[in-house]
Amino acid sequence: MNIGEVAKATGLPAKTIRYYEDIKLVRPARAGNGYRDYARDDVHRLAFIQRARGLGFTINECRQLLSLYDDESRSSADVKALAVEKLSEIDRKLDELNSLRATLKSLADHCHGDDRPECPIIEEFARGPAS
Amino acid sequence: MNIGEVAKATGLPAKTIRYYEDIKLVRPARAGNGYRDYARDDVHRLAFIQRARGLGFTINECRQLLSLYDDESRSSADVKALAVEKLSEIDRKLDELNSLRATLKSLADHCHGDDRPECPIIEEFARGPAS
DNA sequence: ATTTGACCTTCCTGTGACTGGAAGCCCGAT
DNA sequence: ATCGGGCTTCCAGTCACAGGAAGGTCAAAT
Repeated sequence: MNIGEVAKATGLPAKTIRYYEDIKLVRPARAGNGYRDYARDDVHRLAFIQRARGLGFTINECRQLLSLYDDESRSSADVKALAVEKLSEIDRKLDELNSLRATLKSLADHCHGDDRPECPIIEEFARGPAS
Repeated sequence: MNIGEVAKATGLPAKTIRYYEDIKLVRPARAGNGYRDYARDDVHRLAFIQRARGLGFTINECRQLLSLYDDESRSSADVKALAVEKLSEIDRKLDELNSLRATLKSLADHCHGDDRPECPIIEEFARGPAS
């Protein structure tokens, strides 16, 4: 399978697939003409990575996940631990984003949004946090 | 004011403050000994940037905000537009994170998390999205 | 007067996860 | 034969810094 087909099959850009080879997440064979030649296993691996990345795992976490995946004697506890950690990370981000949203919303709500130069948003930035 | 004091006053690392000078967000004077010498105005600018960054504005958006801030004849509508755009961006991120959280949570909940090698998380990754 | 130690300077490199582009093979069809 | 598309490598850029080396400066303690 050529890289273009793999790109279509996985939804990953070819550039990204080459990058994943660069950092040794995948090791495709080479055809006689120098083209990368992906086996079914490579494609699975790439699809695996794509889904894990989409769930917010970093490349290094994907690497861990893959080694766990490769390891027949892994325990599901290892994998779960990673997922649980990711979950609390996501919760932290959610909190941050929510409070950020609230601040920004109240700022925007109090801004009349016309041609006058007075603007509570700018003033807030200039003045400092809720004093 | 030396960079260290500014760092303390604004909460920004000195490295970051120098970086902001590099990309021309601030232009502090220099003392005779070559040290950066920050005026009150520079410190305000930096604090401004810090708060805007903390609210999720990118450096370039900060630049826009600053030019708006510098511009006596700005309209508050310009600033509000930026804030409103940021808001919907945040909402998009919140949605993404929430659905990501849900997926990961259900995966983790279905994982018994013991020593057995079977693991629904790994299987999900290997199999592909909800089939 | 010297020596510490903290602070400051510049410059270079690295991060994460790609993305874009240039220069140049390769392959199938016309 | 040549054309378009796909493939290759390599280099550079992105964003917003962070880390560290090599060296100048300053205030205080010895």
